[in-house]
Amino acid sequence: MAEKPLSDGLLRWYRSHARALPWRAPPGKKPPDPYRVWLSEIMLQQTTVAAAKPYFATFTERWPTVEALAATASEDIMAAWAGLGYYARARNLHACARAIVADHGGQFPSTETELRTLPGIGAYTGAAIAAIGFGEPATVVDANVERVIARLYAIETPLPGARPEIRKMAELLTPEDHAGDFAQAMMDLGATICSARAPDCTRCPLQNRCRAARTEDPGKFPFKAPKKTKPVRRGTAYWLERDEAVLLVRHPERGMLGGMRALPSHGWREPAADPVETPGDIDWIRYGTVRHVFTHFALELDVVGGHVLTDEAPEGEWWPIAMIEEAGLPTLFAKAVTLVAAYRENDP
DNA sequence: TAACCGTGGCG
DNA sequence: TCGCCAAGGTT
Repeated sequence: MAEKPLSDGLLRWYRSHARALPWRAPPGKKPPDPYRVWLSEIMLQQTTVAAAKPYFATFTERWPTVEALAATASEDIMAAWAGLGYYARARNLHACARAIVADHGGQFPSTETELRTLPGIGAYTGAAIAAIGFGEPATVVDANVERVIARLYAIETPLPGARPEIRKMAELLTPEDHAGDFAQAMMDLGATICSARAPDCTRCPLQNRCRAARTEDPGKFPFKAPKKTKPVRRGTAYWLERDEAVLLVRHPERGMLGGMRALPSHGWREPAADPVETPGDIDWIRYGTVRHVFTHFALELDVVGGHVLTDEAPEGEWWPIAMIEEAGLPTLFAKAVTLVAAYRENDP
């Protein structure tokens, strides 16, 4: 006798256990606004729900439509994205919004294939928007789905090598109807029950169909290739002030943190081994060191400060220190600002 | 293909 | 304290 589709039980579980999220329609309901689906999916790339939520609220308040977003200056979008990380997402967000308006009449395309031609939309996001925003039977595979499927079938091939095998199983499991709810159900299951560190199989609606659940340690799936250790880099950031309480801020277009405002700095973008000397013609204050971990290296950034007397503007803009919060600095430099503020609090 | 690209939370 | 991890995409 044929077994019932696994999706039946999962969808039933989802109808009573779906997380209520600002960008989401309740199970079984009409898909939400594709603009909101798209915006949420971009924000959620490699990002937790908790981190994305306040940004989603801010963006939808300031820019309720894709037309509004497309008409906005890039600088404003980048500043609003500050702190969320992976800043290429914000650059692509703007490019995608403009492409939707310029080439698609302001409407998101509904198919995975068309969506994937847009900036910032890859295999996962294209499928997610098609399924969740348009009800298309697209197969959505993210890290949650990978984990759930690796456990369902006790796949011992380590990631990323197991991806083709996992995708095949995901395609077989995806139902023709309610593919959007199915995808969100898989992700909710992965986020709340079949979690990475501590799966709670006793609460799982798929427990009786799961091979890993019958093993001693279901949490050991999926297997993963060993990670490389992160090198530590060192550099210096400069708090350069003029008498009018303004601070020199730069705006590099390329490289790390490209498109974001930044404090003048050097040394850390290259894998330099030695501490960097600071120029000797200014009476420097040493504020301390900021530590920050990026995706592929850790950073120790010495923060030094000095007064600039010249009227000549070095490369960059003079930003009022009282308004530094509005500069949209990425977290690395926001930490440096905090360090300087704390130093002055204690030693004014 | 593998390197590059942020950040915050959790065990 | 520290490594792992998260609704990945681009080059």
